[in-house]
Amino acid sequence: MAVDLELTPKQKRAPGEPCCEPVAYPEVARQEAERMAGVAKALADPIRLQLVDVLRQHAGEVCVCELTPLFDIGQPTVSHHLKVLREAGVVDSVRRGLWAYYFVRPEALKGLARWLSR
Amino acid sequence: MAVDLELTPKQKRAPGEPCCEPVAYPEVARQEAERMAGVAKALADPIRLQLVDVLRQHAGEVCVCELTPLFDIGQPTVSHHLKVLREAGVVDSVRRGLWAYYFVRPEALKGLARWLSR
DNA sequence: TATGTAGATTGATGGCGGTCGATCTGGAGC
DNA sequence: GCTCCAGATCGACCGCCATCAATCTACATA
Repeated sequence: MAVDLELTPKQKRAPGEPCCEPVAYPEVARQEAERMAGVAKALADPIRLQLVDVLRQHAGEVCVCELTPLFDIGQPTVSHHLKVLREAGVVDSVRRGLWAYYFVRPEALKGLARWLSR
Repeated sequence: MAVDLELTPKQKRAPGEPCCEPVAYPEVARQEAERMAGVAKALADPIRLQLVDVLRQHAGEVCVCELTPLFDIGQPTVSHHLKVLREAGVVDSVRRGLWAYYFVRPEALKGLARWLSR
Protein backbone atom coordinates (compact mmCIF):
# COMPACT_ATOMS: atom_id res chain seq x y z
CA MET A 1 0.00 0.00 0.00
CA ALA A 2 0.95 3.64 -0.11
CA VAL A 3 2.73 3.14 -3.40
CA ASP A 4 3.90 6.55 -4.50
CA LEU A 5 2.37 6.66 -7.93
CA GLU A 6 2.23 9.56 -10.34
CA LEU A 7 0.15 12.23 -8.64
CA THR A 8 0.63 15.13 -11.03
CA PRO A 9 -1.85 15.17 -13.88
CA LYS A 10 -0.36 15.48 -17.30
CA GLN A 11 -0.50 19.07 -18.37
CA LYS A 12 -0.51 17.90 -21.96
CA ARG A 13 -2.81 15.13 -23.01
CA ALA A 14 -4.80 13.94 -25.99
CA PRO A 15 -8.41 15.17 -26.20
CA GLY A 16 -10.76 12.77 -24.44
CA GLU A 17 -7.91 11.30 -22.41
CA PRO A 18 -8.75 11.38 -18.72
CA CYS A 19 -6.83 13.82 -16.53
CA CYS A 20 -5.53 11.21 -14.12
CA GLU A 21 -5.51 7.49 -13.80
CA PRO A 22 -7.11 6.09 -10.66
CA VAL A 23 -4.15 6.09 -8.36
CA ALA A 24 -3.52 6.35 -4.64
CA TYR A 25 -5.82 4.53 -2.28
CA PRO A 26 -6.48 5.36 1.36
CA GLU A 27 -4.35 3.43 3.81
CA VAL A 28 -7.30 3.22 6.17
CA ALA A 29 -10.00 0.87 4.93
CA ARG A 30 -13.59 1.97 4.79
CA GLN A 31 -14.65 -0.04 7.82
CA GLU A 32 -11.86 1.27 10.01
CA ALA A 33 -12.55 4.79 8.77
CA GLU A 34 -16.16 4.35 9.85
CA ARG A 35 -15.11 3.25 13.31
CA MET A 36 -12.73 6.17 13.79
CA ALA A 37 -15.21 8.62 12.32
CA GLY A 38 -17.75 7.32 14.82
CA VAL A 39 -15.44 8.13 17.72
CA ALA A 40 -14.69 11.54 16.20
CA LYS A 41 -18.41 12.17 15.91
CA ALA A 42 -18.88 11.39 19.58
CA LEU A 43 -16.20 13.98 20.38
CA ALA A 44 -17.54 16.49 17.87
CA ASP A 45 -19.46 18.43 20.50
CA PRO A 46 -17.74 20.74 23.00
CA ILE A 47 -19.84 19.52 25.89
CA ARG A 48 -19.17 15.87 25.16
CA LEU A 49 -15.49 16.61 24.79
CA GLN A 50 -15.46 18.35 28.17
CA LEU A 51 -17.45 15.50 29.71
CA VAL A 52 -14.80 13.05 28.54
CA ASP A 53 -12.13 15.45 29.78
CA VAL A 54 -13.58 15.47 33.30
CA LEU A 55 -13.96 11.69 33.29
CA ARG A 56 -10.36 11.26 32.18
CA GLN A 57 -9.04 13.48 34.94
CA HIS A 58 -10.44 11.19 37.61
CA ALA A 59 -9.35 7.92 36.13
CA GLY A 60 -12.13 6.30 38.18
CA GLU A 61 -15.86 6.83 38.15
CA VAL A 62 -17.68 10.13 38.33
CA CYS A 63 -21.25 10.56 39.54
CA VAL A 64 -23.65 12.13 37.05
CA CYS A 65 -24.72 14.54 39.76
CA GLU A 66 -21.17 15.91 39.60
CA LEU A 67 -21.33 16.42 35.88
CA THR A 68 -24.70 18.05 35.45
CA PRO A 69 -23.99 21.33 37.26
CA LEU A 70 -20.81 21.90 35.24
CA PHE A 71 -22.69 22.85 32.10
CA ASP A 72 -25.34 25.35 31.14
CA ILE A 73 -27.71 22.74 29.82
CA GLY A 74 -30.56 20.80 31.36
CA GLN A 75 -30.27 17.39 32.99
CA PRO A 76 -31.95 15.53 30.09
CA THR A 77 -29.42 16.98 27.67
CA VAL A 78 -26.49 15.85 29.82
CA SER A 79 -28.09 12.42 29.95
CA HIS A 80 -28.43 12.47 26.18
CA HIS A 81 -24.77 13.36 25.65
CA LEU A 82 -23.67 10.60 28.02
CA LYS A 83 -25.81 8.17 26.07
CA VAL A 84 -24.18 9.23 22.79
CA LEU A 85 -20.76 8.69 24.34
CA ARG A 86 -21.78 5.31 25.73
CA GLU A 87 -23.19 4.13 22.40
CA ALA A 88 -19.94 5.16 20.73
CA GLY A 89 -18.08 3.00 23.23
CA VAL A 90 -16.17 5.97 24.59
CA VAL A 91 -17.58 5.69 28.10
CA ASP A 92 -19.48 3.19 30.17
CA SER A 93 -21.47 3.42 33.36
CA VAL A 94 -22.59 1.57 36.43
CA ARG A 95 -25.56 2.25 38.59
CA ARG A 96 -25.26 2.10 42.36
CA GLY A 97 -28.36 2.92 44.30
CA LEU A 98 -29.85 6.17 43.07
CA TRP A 99 -26.66 7.29 41.41
CA ALA A 100 -25.04 6.53 38.09
CA TYR A 101 -21.28 6.57 37.72
CA TYR A 102 -19.55 7.07 34.37
CA PHE A 103 -16.01 6.25 33.35
CA VAL A 104 -13.89 6.40 30.21
CA ARG A 105 -12.95 3.34 28.16
CA PRO A 106 -9.46 4.41 27.09
CA GLU A 107 -9.10 1.66 24.50
CA ALA A 108 -11.95 3.24 22.53
CA LEU A 109 -9.84 6.34 21.94
CA LYS A 110 -6.65 4.52 20.98
CA GLY A 111 -7.40 3.95 17.30
CA LEU A 112 -8.14 7.58 16.54
CA ALA A 113 -5.31 8.78 18.77
CA ARG A 114 -2.78 6.61 16.98
CA TRP A 115 -4.00 7.58 13.54
CA LEU A 116 -3.84 11.26 14.44
CA SER A 117 -0.30 10.90 15.80
CA ARG A 118 0.90 8.99 12.76
CA MET B 1 -7.15 22.97 38.42
CA ALA B 2 -7.93 19.26 38.55
CA VAL B 3 -8.23 19.40 42.32
CA ASP B 4 -9.32 15.98 43.43
CA LEU B 5 -12.37 16.86 45.43
CA GLU B 6 -14.99 14.58 46.92
CA LEU B 7 -16.63 12.75 44.02
CA THR B 8 -18.78 10.28 45.88
CA PRO B 9 -22.17 11.62 46.81
CA LYS B 10 -23.17 11.22 50.37
CA GLN B 11 -25.39 8.20 50.69
CA LYS B 12 -26.88 9.78 53.81
CA ARG B 13 -27.96 13.36 53.73
CA ALA B 14 -30.53 15.70 55.22
CA PRO B 15 -33.75 16.18 53.25
CA GLY B 16 -33.45 19.05 50.78
CA GLU B 17 -29.69 18.88 50.88
CA PRO B 18 -28.28 18.55 47.37
CA CYS B 19 -26.67 15.25 46.37
CA CYS B 20 -23.32 16.74 45.48
CA GLU B 21 -21.59 20.06 45.72
CA PRO B 22 -20.42 21.54 42.43
CA VAL B 23 -16.99 20.01 42.20
CA ALA B 24 -14.55 19.04 39.48
CA TYR B 25 -14.16 21.30 36.48
CA PRO B 26 -12.95 20.32 33.03
CA GLU B 27 -9.26 20.86 32.44
CA VAL B 28 -10.01 21.94 28.90
CA ALA B 29 -11.65 25.36 28.74
CA ARG B 30 -14.78 25.87 26.73
CA GLN B 31 -13.06 27.73 23.93
CA GLU B 32 -10.38 25.09 23.46
CA ALA B 33 -13.03 22.39 23.66
CA GLU B 34 -14.87 24.13 20.83
CA ARG B 35 -11.75 24.23 18.69
CA MET B 36 -10.98 20.54 19.23
CA ALA B 37 -14.62 19.56 18.75
CA GLY B 38 -14.52 21.47 15.47
CA VAL B 39 -11.60 19.37 14.23
CA ALA B 40 -13.31 16.21 15.45
CA LYS B 41 -16.43 17.24 13.55
CA ALA B 42 -14.43 17.64 10.38
CA LEU B 43 -13.13 14.10 10.83
CA ALA B 44 -16.53 12.73 11.84
CA ASP B 45 -17.29 11.43 8.37
CA PRO B 46 -15.63 8.32 6.95
CA ILE B 47 -15.07 9.89 3.55
CA ARG B 48 -13.45 13.00 5.02
CA LEU B 49 -11.29 10.85 7.25
CA GLN B 50 -10.14 8.81 4.24
CA LEU B 51 -9.54 12.00 2.26
CA VAL B 52 -7.24 13.26 5.00
CA ASP B 53 -5.63 9.83 5.13
CA VAL B 54 -4.76 9.94 1.43
CA LEU B 55 -3.46 13.49 1.71
CA ARG B 56 -1.28 12.54 4.67
CA GLN B 57 0.29 9.62 2.83
CA HIS B 58 1.68 11.91 0.17
CA ALA B 59 3.04 14.61 2.39
CA GLY B 60 2.80 16.93 -0.61
CA GLU B 61 -0.15 18.02 -2.70
CA VAL B 62 -2.74 15.78 -4.28
CA CYS B 63 -4.84 16.71 -7.29
CA VAL B 64 -8.61 16.62 -6.77
CA CYS B 65 -8.88 14.54 -9.92
CA GLU B 66 -6.97 11.86 -7.99
CA LEU B 67 -9.36 11.97 -5.09
CA THR B 68 -12.72 11.97 -6.79
CA PRO B 69 -12.57 8.46 -8.33
CA LEU B 70 -11.62 6.93 -4.98
CA PHE B 71 -15.09 7.27 -3.56
CA ASP B 72 -18.59 6.26 -4.57
CA ILE B 73 -19.95 9.77 -4.45
CA GLY B 74 -20.36 12.51 -7.00
CA GLN B 75 -17.85 15.25 -7.73
CA PRO B 76 -19.88 18.02 -6.01
CA THR B 77 -19.97 15.96 -2.83
CA VAL B 78 -16.20 15.47 -2.85
CA SER B 79 -15.85 19.19 -3.36
CA HIS B 80 -18.19 19.79 -0.44
CA HIS B 81 -16.18 17.53 1.87
CA LEU B 82 -12.94 19.23 0.89
CA LYS B 83 -14.55 22.58 1.65
CA VAL B 84 -15.61 21.37 5.10
CA LEU B 85 -12.04 20.22 5.77
CA ARG B 86 -10.62 23.50 4.51
CA GLU B 87 -12.98 25.59 6.64
CA ALA B 88 -11.97 23.53 9.66
CA GLY B 89 -8.34 24.37 8.91
CA VAL B 90 -7.45 20.72 8.44
CA VAL B 91 -6.44 21.08 4.79
CA ASP B 92 -5.63 23.86 2.38
CA SER B 93 -5.43 24.05 -1.40
CA VAL B 94 -3.78 25.79 -4.31
CA ARG B 95 -5.01 26.09 -7.83
CA ARG B 96 -2.65 25.58 -10.75
CA GLY B 97 -4.14 25.84 -14.17
CA LEU B 98 -7.24 23.73 -14.41
CA TRP B 99 -6.35 21.65 -11.41
CA ALA B 100 -6.70 22.10 -7.68
CA TYR B 101 -4.20 20.55 -5.30
CA TYR B 102 -4.99 19.84 -1.66
CA PHE B 103 -2.64 19.24 1.23
CA VAL B 104 -2.91 18.63 4.98
CA ARG B 105 -2.05 21.26 7.58
CA PRO B 106 -0.57 18.98 10.27
CA GLU B 107 -0.58 21.65 12.97
CA ALA B 108 -4.40 21.67 12.81
CA LEU B 109 -4.48 18.09 14.06
CA LYS B 110 -1.94 18.53 16.83
CA GLY B 111 -4.27 19.85 19.53
CA LEU B 112 -6.72 16.98 19.29
CA ALA B 113 -3.94 14.43 18.84
CA ARG B 114 -2.19 15.56 21.99
CA TRP B 115 -5.38 15.67 24.02
CA LEU B 116 -6.30 12.16 22.89
CA SER B 117 -2.85 10.84 23.77
CA ARG B 118 -2.84 12.45 27.19
C1' DT C 1 -47.19 1.76 51.31
C1' DA C 2 -46.23 6.47 50.40
C1' DT C 3 -43.00 10.08 49.41
C1' DG C 4 -38.89 12.08 47.59
C1' DT C 5 -35.07 11.90 44.47
C1' DA C 6 -31.39 10.69 40.56
C1' DG C 7 -31.30 9.89 36.16
C1' DA C 8 -33.31 7.94 31.81
C1' DT C 9 -36.79 8.37 28.26
C1' DT C 10 -40.20 10.60 25.24
C1' DG C 11 -41.96 13.92 21.98
C1' DA C 12 -41.54 18.21 19.83
C1' DT C 13 -38.87 21.81 17.55
C1' DG C 14 -35.48 24.19 14.98
C1' DG C 15 -31.20 23.89 12.79
C1' DC C 16 -27.46 21.46 10.59
C1' DG C 17 -25.29 17.98 7.31
C1' DG C 18 -24.66 14.63 3.27
C1' DT C 19 -26.07 13.93 -1.21
C1' DC C 20 -27.39 14.90 -5.92
C1' DG C 21 -28.48 17.31 -10.44
C1' DA C 22 -27.83 21.48 -12.55
C1' DT C 23 -25.30 25.40 -13.24
C1' DC C 24 -21.46 28.61 -12.89
C1' DT C 25 -16.37 29.98 -13.22
C1' DG C 26 -12.15 30.40 -15.22
C1' DG C 27 -8.10 28.53 -17.41
C1' DA C 28 -6.36 25.93 -21.86
C1' DG C 29 -6.10 25.21 -26.58
C1' DC C 30 -7.62 25.86 -31.09
C1' DG D 1 -13.84 34.38 -29.82
C1' DC D 2 -15.28 29.60 -29.21
C1' DT D 3 -15.11 25.22 -27.08
C1' DC D 4 -13.77 21.95 -23.68
C1' DC D 5 -12.74 20.67 -19.16
C1' DA D 6 -11.78 20.66 -13.73
C1' DG D 7 -13.66 22.07 -9.95
C1' DA D 8 -16.72 25.15 -7.20
C1' DT D 9 -21.31 26.69 -6.14
C1' DC D 10 -26.45 26.55 -5.87
C1' DG D 11 -30.90 24.69 -4.64
C1' DA D 12 -33.50 21.08 -3.05
C1' DC D 13 -34.39 16.99 -0.36
C1' DC D 14 -34.15 14.27 3.61
C1' DG D 15 -32.44 12.50 7.67
C1' DC D 16 -29.94 13.42 11.82
C1' DC D 17 -28.77 16.23 16.06
C1' DA D 18 -28.93 19.42 20.27
C1' DT D 19 -32.08 21.09 23.24
C1' DC D 20 -36.03 21.45 26.38
C1' DA D 21 -40.36 20.43 29.13
C1' DA D 22 -42.75 16.72 30.71
C1' DT D 23 -42.92 12.20 32.15
C1' DC D 24 -41.30 7.74 33.60
C1' DT D 25 -38.40 4.38 36.36
C1' DA D 26 -35.93 2.68 40.21
C1' DC D 27 -34.26 3.03 44.49
C1' DA D 28 -34.23 4.78 49.35
C1' DT D 29 -36.15 6.04 53.47
C1' DA D 30 -39.66 6.53 56.56
